[in-house]
Amino acid sequence: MELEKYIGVVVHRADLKLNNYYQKVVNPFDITVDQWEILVILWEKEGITQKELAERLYKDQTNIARMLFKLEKKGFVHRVTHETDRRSLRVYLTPKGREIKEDILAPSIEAYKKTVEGLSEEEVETFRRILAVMYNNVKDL
Amino acid sequence: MELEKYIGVVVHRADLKLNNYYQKVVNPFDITVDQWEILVILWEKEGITQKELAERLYKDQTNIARMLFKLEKKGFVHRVTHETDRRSLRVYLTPKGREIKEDILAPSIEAYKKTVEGLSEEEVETFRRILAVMYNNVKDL
DNA sequence: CTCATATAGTTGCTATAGCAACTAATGTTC
DNA sequence: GAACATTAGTTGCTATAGCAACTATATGAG
Repeated sequence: MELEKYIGVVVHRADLKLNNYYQKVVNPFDITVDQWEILVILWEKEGITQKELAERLYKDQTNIARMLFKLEKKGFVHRVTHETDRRSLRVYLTPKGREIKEDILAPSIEAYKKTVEGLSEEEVETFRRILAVMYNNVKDL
Repeated sequence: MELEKYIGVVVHRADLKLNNYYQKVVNPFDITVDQWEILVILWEKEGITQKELAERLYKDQTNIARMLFKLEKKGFVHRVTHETDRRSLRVYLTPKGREIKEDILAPSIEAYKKTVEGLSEEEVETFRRILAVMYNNVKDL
């Protein structure tokens, strides 16, 4: 069976290319795409714990911790021990972290538009639906 | 804008889950999914150079070299200096590398079927077409 | 032939992914 | 309340991705 027949192979290739493009979009802000994802969540709600962040982003807690460490080092976030559970850390934005929200929104939406250029809204919705089916097909295997 | 609206985010999540599942499928053969991709190409044609492999797989030559080093260490492939261009290395399968081809084919196809379960052939084709559009939209940006 | 340029591959660096093992704090059970 | 189990986070390990710098070989111009 030819390599490109395997749907996972083509999804992987597309994912890399997409990520590559998005990285260029957020490069001017001195963050990575995954760090941008964290910021998007924090712009919506601050003070959540690392565990909650990991669950919200469907990412490994280990990696969230490491990304937050880098974001903290670069001055975008700071972490505070939870008042009643000293095992937990609450994550907050710094002024610097809040500032870039508005600057990064336009390029982000622009990147989205360029990605789906030439596709109707129905096509994008169909794509999302099929992707979700495949995701659910394999998620517990 | 909500995080999941960004198509790249959901493609990335799906890619990780798919890869995760495929890794479990090839685990018994002591290879990674990306090493499996290399083997699929070699099962079809041996003796190609690392550069050709990288182009065929749309992967970085650097990483192809490192993956081949690991495949060589595990005894699946061996590399021979090109007869007329001593900069190049031709990649060949070892008997061990050829042997697993037949054993791995059934689980690979099974994995594909499980991924697209519940989807019609048309839906899968539509999905491929839309994914290709998005890929081409961003590939040169 | 010689010098400049291009090419194949390697090494080193930083990023995320995912797993196992570990620490410290919290909950639970008797 | 002491022993045990659970939980939040960290550290260490190995994998690919992608880029820059490097080596060695090959090629092209004069």
